[in-house]
Amino acid sequence: MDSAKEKNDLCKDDLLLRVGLNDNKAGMEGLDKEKINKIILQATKGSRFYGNELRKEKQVNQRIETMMRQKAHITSQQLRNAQSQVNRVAMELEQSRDLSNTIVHVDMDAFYAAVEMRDNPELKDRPIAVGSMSMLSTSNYHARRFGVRAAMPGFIAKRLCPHLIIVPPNFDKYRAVSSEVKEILAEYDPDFMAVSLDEAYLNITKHLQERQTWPEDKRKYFLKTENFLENEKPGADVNNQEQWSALQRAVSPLLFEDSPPDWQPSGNSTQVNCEGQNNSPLLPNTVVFGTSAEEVVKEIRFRIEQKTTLTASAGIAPNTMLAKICSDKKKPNGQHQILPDRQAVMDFIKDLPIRKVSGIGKVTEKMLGALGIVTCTELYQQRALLSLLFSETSWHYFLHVSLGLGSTHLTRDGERRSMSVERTFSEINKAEEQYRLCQELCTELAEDMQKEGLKGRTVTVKLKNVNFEVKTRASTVSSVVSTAEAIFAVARELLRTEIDAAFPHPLRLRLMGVRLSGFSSEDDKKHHQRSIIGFLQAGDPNTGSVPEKTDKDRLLKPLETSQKKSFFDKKRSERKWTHEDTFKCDTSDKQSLPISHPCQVLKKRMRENSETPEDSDDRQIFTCPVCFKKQGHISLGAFNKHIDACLDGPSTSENSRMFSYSHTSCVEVGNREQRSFSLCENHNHEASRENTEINSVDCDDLVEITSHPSETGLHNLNNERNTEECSDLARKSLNTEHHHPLSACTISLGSQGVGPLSEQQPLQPHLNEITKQALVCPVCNLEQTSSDLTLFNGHVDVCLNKGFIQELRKEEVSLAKQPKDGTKRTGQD
DNA sequence: GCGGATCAC
DNA sequence: TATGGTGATCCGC
Repeated sequence: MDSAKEKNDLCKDDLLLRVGLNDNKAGMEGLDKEKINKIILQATKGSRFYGNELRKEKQVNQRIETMMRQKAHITSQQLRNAQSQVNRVAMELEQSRDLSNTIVHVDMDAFYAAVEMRDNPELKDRPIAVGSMSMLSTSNYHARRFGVRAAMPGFIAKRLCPHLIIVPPNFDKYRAVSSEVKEILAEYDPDFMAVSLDEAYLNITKHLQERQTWPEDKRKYFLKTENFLENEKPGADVNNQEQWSALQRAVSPLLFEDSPPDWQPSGNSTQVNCEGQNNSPLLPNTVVFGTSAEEVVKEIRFRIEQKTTLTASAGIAPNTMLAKICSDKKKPNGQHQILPDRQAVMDFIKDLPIRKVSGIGKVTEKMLGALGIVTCTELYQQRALLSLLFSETSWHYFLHVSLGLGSTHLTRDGERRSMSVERTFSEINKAEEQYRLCQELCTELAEDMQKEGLKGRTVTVKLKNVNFEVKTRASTVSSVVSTAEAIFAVARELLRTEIDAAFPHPLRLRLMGVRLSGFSSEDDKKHHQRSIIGFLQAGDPNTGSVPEKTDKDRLLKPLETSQKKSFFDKKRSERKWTHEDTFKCDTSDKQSLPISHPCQVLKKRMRENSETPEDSDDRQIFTCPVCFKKQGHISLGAFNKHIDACLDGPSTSENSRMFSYSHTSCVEVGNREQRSFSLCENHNHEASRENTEINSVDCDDLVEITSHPSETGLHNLNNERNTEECSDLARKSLNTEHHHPLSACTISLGSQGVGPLSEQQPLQPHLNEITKQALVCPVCNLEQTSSDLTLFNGHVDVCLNKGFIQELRKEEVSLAKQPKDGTKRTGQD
């Protein structure tokens, strides 16, 4: 499917363009924007849904008012202080900019609709949508001319486009096609990250390297024409541009009559050669792709189309955020690249509407809009203001966006954190039926949970009344549950409370849902970790967890902790890390670290422990997170000692040397920092006028930045702000101190110490491969009679809580040691 | 930990 | 007639 954002925005350029094109062409089909909005409004006005939309809108407006009031209180001094603080962060971000990865975002065009059209030629030239009268998942481009989009109810779509054909979804089929596509993607990046059935990110950096040495043969593909050309018949020879174009049209006939694919191996290209003008004359019907990123992506899209008869769009960029936006740019059936060059990135970002960025939705757009921010340039210009009006997480995120920064690595799907079932229905207001429904949902949920071998402690009931108002009620129980009965026992009481509270009125429901979270599966590890560490530290075991990543979060990582002036961070900034790194070692945050990171290594081992027997040696090559030197084949304990020593010792000059080795250009930047560092300073000397313009303010701003961290701004602020804001700010600032990256890492390291243990003695129920083995509790060392892993796991849990830790090997204990800078963690983390 | 909100697909 | 389901995160309590 195309960008979900299109769902909500009827007025996308894309649509306008299409309507325009259409009008120029024939002037008979499609609707203009005004007409579309009118019809939609008419269809929705007066409905309960609409009423709720109005209510929500009011709420957002209130939020905006509050924000504007806050803004009115900000003094210019505060703003200046904020400016220098933010600039400092921006500077660090700029230093850590990493352009060395090539990230690709692949997005199948109108996926579900395209599959349906492919499999049913009758639909080919008609406007169709996949979904139901209540809700559409996607529509083809034909239908989009009429304003028919994903997330629109079918009955409204029908009003927009009376001839619309609504096809019920066939997810099994989409899954099958999706896995065909994924097979191709995996060849370019075995660790590619699927976002959904029709969307994926690839990091093709490595592939590109290897590809440089590939002979042409390895980049050559045969055109499969028979599938597509039964009607057209251009013959076997596609050796000239004209025929190639014809072929292309034939190959991509389904979707986009009005927008020819930009993908055409052009005769001029030295990379792609379909005319046989290269040294080695090509056979007819073959095509050779070049070695550049662009060529790789053309090849990917070519192969997808050959294999599935479906087209994909793609974006190529140095990070995921940009790649995603790129893939939208030439949609459908096109691709766009942002070259790995700072100036290229900034040029791309310059006029980009913030709404295009993944993570900035309708509400954020509106709030920022109220501040006069529509484009990324404006987002950057208002960075100081934003830092005063938004949370640290948010303004950091905004800053990333406005600098064109994003994740340069792909994170594996983390462990699942919740599972839920919900259903919409026509009004149910009888308590009895509501309980029965609740029970059914619990049963379904239990089945799903058991399929994945999960158990959870928190049960959440979700209720939506006929006015579309949503309520959630949660309860956390002391021990994990997974059976229908156990879940229902909790959910029933939550529901009962709501029914009772409404009495004597009935609950008039249109939706009910049940969710289970607080898992014991992957979370088990955490739980165990925390248990162990809790004992060792006699601290709050809950502080071991680290906030999870969102889209926003993922972009934030490099700097997220940089404001926290801990010992570790000083080390860190000395080193000037240049890639996405973080000490979030949350077990569910795999791959958020460079592979050489100890946490990652250990996690990897834990994941693979049942598949790689040769890996069972406790010894491993680790890279110290402080000095960043590789520690060859040592035990975890020894490794930890090394880290301790490193943390205690003075910073070594090696740190900077390593840095300069990996990123010379950043050293330059670092030197500049000594006097003043300007973001507008171009790496190539020919600054474009636009760029100078954008950043002209900043040049001045940044001059005042010194190497001294400026919390002074914060203090000043606190003096001047009203009490509410004061305490808020103070708390934020305190929290940053508490959230000590090293402590987080230490915890996870400690927890990972369980890793090797579990190689022999599984802690995790999902390690099914070893179900048949006798289970020996790693805590009490006693063999357990039951082979049920869940029961076994429960036993381990109990054991841990009994405090049977003396059996833990020294290594694990030492790994779980407290950080040495005396940072304390609080329950507030 | 809870509940509401936001976001993505 | 009629406006989804699932999962995740953030923020303020």
